[in-house]
Parts: sequence; C-alpha cells; structure tokens
Amino acid sequence: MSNYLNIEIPELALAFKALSNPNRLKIFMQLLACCPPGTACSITEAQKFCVSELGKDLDVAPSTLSHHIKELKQAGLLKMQRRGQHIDCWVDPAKVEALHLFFKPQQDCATPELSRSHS
Amino acid sequence: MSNYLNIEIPELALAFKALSNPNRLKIFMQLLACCPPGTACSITEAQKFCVSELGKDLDVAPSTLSHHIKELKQAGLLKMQRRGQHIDCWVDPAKVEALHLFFKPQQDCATPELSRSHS
DNA sequence: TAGATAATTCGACATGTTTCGAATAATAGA
DNA sequence: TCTATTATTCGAAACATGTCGAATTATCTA
Repeated sequence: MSNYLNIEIPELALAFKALSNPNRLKIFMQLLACCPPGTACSITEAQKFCVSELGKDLDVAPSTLSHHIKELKQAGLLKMQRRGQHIDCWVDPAKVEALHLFFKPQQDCATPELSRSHS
Repeated sequence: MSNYLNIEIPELALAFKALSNPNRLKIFMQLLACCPPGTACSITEAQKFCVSELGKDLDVAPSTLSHHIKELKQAGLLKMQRRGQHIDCWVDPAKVEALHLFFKPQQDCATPELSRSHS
C-alpha cells in the first residue's frame, strides 16, 4: 500500500516511534526550536547542539542519552557530525518538511486552489 | 518545560506513540485521506469510516483492531460515534492542525513579527 | 605519553506493547 | 424473542523498549 505523499508507511512509523518517547521528543524539540535564549538565529543554518548539551535538561544517564539520539538519527530525524571531542546534532529539515506535509489538512482536493495557503 | 506551541510534551508524545505502530498509522491515514476511490469528497465533513471498514486492509483480529482504534482515540487523534450497529470514526481536525503546526519550519523568528503565542 | 572529557557499546533487568482467542455487550431485523 | 452482526473487554503469551552501570573508543591538552 503506497502513500499519497513522498514518504512511506514504515519510514513514517519509525519517525513517529522516535518521537513517541518524551525524552526523545524533548531532544528533538530543543533542536527544532528557533532562537533559544542567548543564541544567534540563522535562517540558513540549522540549530546545532552537541550530545551532552541535549542531555542537560533530561536527567538520564549518558548511555541512555546516546541511545535516544541514535534512535532519532536512525529514524532520519537528526543528522550528526563530530567536531573534536563533541558530536554536533541538528534536525534534518527535509524530514521535518515531510512530516509537516503529512499533517497538512487535505481539503484542497475538491478545488484546485483554495484561500488557505500555508507554505 | 513548556512548549512553544499550543500543545504540551506528554500530549504530543502520546499522539506520536499512537502513530508509531504501522497498523495504527494505516488506520489514521485512511481517515486522513481525501477523496478515496468511490467516495464523494466533502470539505466541511471529515472522512468517516466504521471500525470494520478500517480493518479491511489490516489483517488483524477484531480485538486487535478495536484496541488500536482505542489507542488512537485516547491519543486525541480520532473521534467516534455509534451509528446503529456500527461505530463511525473520523480524525479530529484540530489535532491534525496542531501536529501540522508542530512540524512547521520555524524560520520566522528573524522577523520582528511576534505572531506565535506562548502558552 | 598520560590524564581528562565526550560519547558509544554492551549486558541486564523491569516495564510496556502487540497480538490473539474466548467471552461479553449492543444493535438490527425476522 | 431469537439470531446474526458489530464491536469491546479480558487474560495470556511473545516480543520490544527504556534505563542503568561498567567497559570501551575517540579526541583534546598538557
């Protein structure tokens, strides 16, 4: 069974599973958030945090934190890159956009273009 | 820790957990879909299916189907109402809209406009 | 090279999820 | 009222998840 969007069911389910744990959801939201206090905001560059920064508000062991971030990465929600001792994490904008589209109210099929324009 | 949108973390996590199971995701997508084959499309009325219709493509026992639909309902994704022998199900448009907003690319913080409401 | 910091892997354990079949409840129609 | 249909509840079994501590890997700095 195929999807109406550019993302398939197992892939979607995996993303939702990654976001179904409150700790992982907090990690994701921290990366998703724009202009957190004391941070310069850039439109072009995604928000980046290293692993330990992402665990500061979480109250879990480092091994648990690592596990959660790995799950988010395997679900395609995060990208990661080592920077010296640290490993930077940021959201994959394409995945966020795909999920944004998934939940787009699908009521534009009756008329070609309606007044409700998101984008 | 509060959210930047009008939906809190436990509530969000519950919705994502409900959608993390491929069978439940298929159920949700069937309800979300606009203009399925052989069905008249209405903008005002949400797409409705009864429980057994939702299970047709699923290959699970009726008890399992019932359980999944209950989970979707408890997560606030579905609404239900009995119609004779059947029980109709349809998506909660408000919840879909909230999730749509959650994944909205947040790059409007550079502009001074402060339209987003903090709870 | 040695020690410190950051992050991951591994094994273990408690808890949660998915699924089923059997039993039950609610409704429609004869 | 009796039977068929639709859907739910319950208990049980198999499987998956979340968490930790200990050990390990990678990098930086002295």
